[in-house]
Amino acid sequence: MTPEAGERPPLLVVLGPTAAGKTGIAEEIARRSPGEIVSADAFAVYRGFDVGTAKPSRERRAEIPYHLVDVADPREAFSAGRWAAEARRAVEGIVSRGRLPIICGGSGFYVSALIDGLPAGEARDSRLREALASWANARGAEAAHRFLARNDPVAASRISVPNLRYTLRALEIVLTTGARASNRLADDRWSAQFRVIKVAVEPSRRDLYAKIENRVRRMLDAGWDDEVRQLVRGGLPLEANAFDAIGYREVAGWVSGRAGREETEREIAAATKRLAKRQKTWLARDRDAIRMTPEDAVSKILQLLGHHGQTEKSG
RNA sequence: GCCCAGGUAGCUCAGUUGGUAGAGCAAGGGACUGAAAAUCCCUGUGUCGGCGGUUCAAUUCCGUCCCUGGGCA
Repeated sequence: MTPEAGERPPLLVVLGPTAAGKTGIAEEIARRSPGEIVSADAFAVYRGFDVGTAKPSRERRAEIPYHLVDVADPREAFSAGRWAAEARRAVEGIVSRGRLPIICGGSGFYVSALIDGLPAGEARDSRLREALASWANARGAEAAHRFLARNDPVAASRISVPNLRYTLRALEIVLTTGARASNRLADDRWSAQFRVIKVAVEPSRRDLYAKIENRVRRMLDAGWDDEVRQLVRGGLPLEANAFDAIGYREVAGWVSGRAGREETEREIAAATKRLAKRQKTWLARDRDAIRMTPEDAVSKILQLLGHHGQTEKSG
C-alpha cells in the first residue's frame, strides 16, 4: 500500500443482495466508528414508500444519521445520476464532520455511478424520450434497433433487439449529444480522493431465501397494505415509477381484492428472490469487493478500517 | 347411478389426421454507462392418469378402470 493511501479518508461501501443484513452491519459500524449511512437504494429515496422498502424507522434515523432517504416525491423521475450527485455531496459532508461515510444498499448500478462514475452530461430529454417511445410503439422494437444500428453500431451490437428500453436510451444519447453511447467515458476521479473499502455481504442461498420469506411476512404484518391504500388514495397512479418497487403492485392487487394474502406473500417472496439473484450477478463482476458472510462482517470491516484488536494494541 | 368435458413439464394449457411432444409462468444461469427492486438474453425428457387391445409403431385409435369439474336423477 502506498504511503499516501493512509492519508485518504476511508469510504466504506457495504453491498449485498436484499435482506442479507447489510443495514444491521452498517449501523453497527456507524456506532463504533462513528459514521453516517448513505442509503444506496433506488426506492428508499421515495417519500411514502416505507414498509416495502425496509426503510429505517424515524427512531433509528435519530440515532444514526441516514442520507438519500425520502429525498424524492414518488411522482418525479429519479435517476442514477441524480442519486450519485447527491450521494457525493452527502459523503463530502460526512467526511468534513470527521465521520466515516458508509454507503449501504443493494442498487448496484447506483453504487457504480457513485464510485466508477458516469459519463459527463446527463443526455436526457424527456420530450425526445416520449417521442421515441411512441415512434417505437408504432414501428416496433426491430425498427428502433435498426435505427440505432445505423447511428451507433457498437451500442446496437451490445443490446438485444427486444430490449427496447436500452435501445431507446442509446438513441436518446446519440440524438441529444451527437456522441455515440458506446464512446462515452465514465469519469471516476471523484472516488480517487478516498480509500474505498468495498465489502459484499453474502449469506448462503438457503439463509438468504429464509430471510427473504420472513421479511416479506413481517412487511405484510407491518401494515404494507395500509401504506399502499394511502398512496393510491393520495392519487399516485399505479404506473408511477416508484410502484416498480417489488411488492407494491402485488399488495395493490391484494388490497383491491384481486388476490389473497397468501398468494400475494408467495409472489412477493418469489420476486424478491429473483431480485437477489440479479444483485448477486451484478456483484459477482465486482473484483474490488471483499466477500464475507453476515456473521463475521462487522469484525472484518473493523479490521479493514484499521481498528486494531487488543493483542495488536497492547504490543 | 347416468350424461358431458377433462386428466400432457413444478403451475396454466397447446399439440401430435398414429412415428415417444411445446408455449407462457415458475426455477436456474447471464447481461447491464442517468427508468436499475427496472429492462433484456440463454436453459424445456416429461411413465403425455393406470391397465389391456388393435398396429411394424399408441401420448394419439378402441375397451376398461381410477381421478377432477359440470349437468341430470
